[in-house]
Amino acid sequence: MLSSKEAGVTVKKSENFSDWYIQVVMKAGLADYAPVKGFIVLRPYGYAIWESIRDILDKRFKETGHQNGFLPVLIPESLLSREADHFAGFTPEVFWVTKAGNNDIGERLALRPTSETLAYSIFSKWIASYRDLPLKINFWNTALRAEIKATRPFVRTSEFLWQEGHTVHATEEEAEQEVMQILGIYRELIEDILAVPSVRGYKSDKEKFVGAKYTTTLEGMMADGKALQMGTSHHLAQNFSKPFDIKYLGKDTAEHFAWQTSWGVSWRLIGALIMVHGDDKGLILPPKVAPVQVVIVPIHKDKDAEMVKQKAKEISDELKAAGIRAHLDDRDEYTSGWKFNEWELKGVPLRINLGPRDIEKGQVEFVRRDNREKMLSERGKLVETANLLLSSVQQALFERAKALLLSLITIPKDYTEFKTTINEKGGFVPAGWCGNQDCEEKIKEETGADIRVIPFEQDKMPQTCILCNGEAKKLAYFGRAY
RNA sequence: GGGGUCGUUGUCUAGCUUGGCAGGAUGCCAGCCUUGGGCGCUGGAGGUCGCUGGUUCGAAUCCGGCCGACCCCA
Repeated sequence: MLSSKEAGVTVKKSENFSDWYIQVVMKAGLADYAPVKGFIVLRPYGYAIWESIRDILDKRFKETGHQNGFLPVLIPESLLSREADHFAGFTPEVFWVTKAGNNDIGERLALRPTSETLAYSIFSKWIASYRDLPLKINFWNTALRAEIKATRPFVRTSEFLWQEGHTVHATEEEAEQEVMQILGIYRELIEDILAVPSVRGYKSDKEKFVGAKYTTTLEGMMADGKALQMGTSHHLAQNFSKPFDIKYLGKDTAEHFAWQTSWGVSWRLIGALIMVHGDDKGLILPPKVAPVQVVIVPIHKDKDAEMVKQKAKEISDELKAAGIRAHLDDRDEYTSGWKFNEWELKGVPLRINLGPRDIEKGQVEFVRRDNREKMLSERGKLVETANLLLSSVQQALFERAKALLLSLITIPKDYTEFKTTINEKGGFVPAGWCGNQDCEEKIKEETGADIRVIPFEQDKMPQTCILCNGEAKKLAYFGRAY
């Protein structure tokens, strides 16, 4: 009895967040550890969530004129180091290939930490005229960045699934529009699909993508008060087009260096889903990304078994025909009680408990995962009710996450309060900042918090810098982060 | 960057102090039993004790190195 409960999550989210997170990842069947530090194996259920995310984004990218391509995983050192800042930024976490079999390779080959340098060395060959622009390509692949110390499934791993988009434009205006268009697509994904609210804005120069002119970001807030960067979109200006010689001949018959962007989201988003929405029973998936949206659990005694299963199958078929991702759990080896727990652990947003008395009364019992409330529907209104409840769960999850985010934004009176907030409560702490990197670094040293985002909305800017009391140039959201 | 805890069958663990047949629970498999919140009974299979080197007649146990996981502190 006791240890069958160990199939479920044995710690409370509010009491041991870290352990809770690992248990959800493992027990819900999302991922497992790989033999090498910092690497994980994605299991089918976890990969199905990634596929949901990927399919939604891929569609949007294509609708907005992007095409998919594929790049190799090895990048010669000479290419990776061509843009000096970029190389310096990534070099501590680059894995190097130095041998083929037993023979040394002449030039070290990096396992891609990101593909700017490789992609742009090729782009320069493809672009000759303004007629070749814009070039808008996306890559679905993995990136490798060695995580020496803290690792955490999905959130901090040495290899991660992601997409990286790379675009080339004739003008800076066009490139900047691209940066914002992509940020908009990410916002739709993260808020409307994943139901995770975010604060959008710029990274500080210290935190921006190395090599970018500026980085825009969507920052989320996890239930333990730590921030999570959920997506970034960079304006590269001509910082790469110059070293990589991406030039085009304009209508004016003169040569110009092109303007570029790059952007990406990774499987970190799965980590965000878990940390934001999950509860003591396990995962809770927003209906729009859930691989299974409605699970049907038949409940029967021996004599009713075939009849109940038949009715359950009809319900499942009817939901599927209506475009709902339904799953009929007709396994005989588990009791219905077992199944209730398992599907709750896996975060399926809606469950139908179907037993003889429901069939007799011509009703369907729905159970919402988010608040575990039960609701009876007429059998004839099956699809209608399912759709209604799915959208209600989607909405409720976003509202709950938004309330969480707002509850974790604390405006400090002074630096003392800033420090106690960071230490005791966490969350975002909005504060005035003089724009000086020394202040930013000192705050990081003293509190562990850095500038997560300088929001686009700057209307409530304080007068003075929270640390040095000099004139504030920016309103910045500070926080500790994953 | 600094410190700490831990690794025994798929999972959780006892055994380690004081070296001497690796034990339990759960899961798994077979059969029976049935399912409205982690059913029950009977039988069975499952182990290079993280890896590696050393000490010893003998190592899960003692010592060294390595690998991996988790936690805390700047």
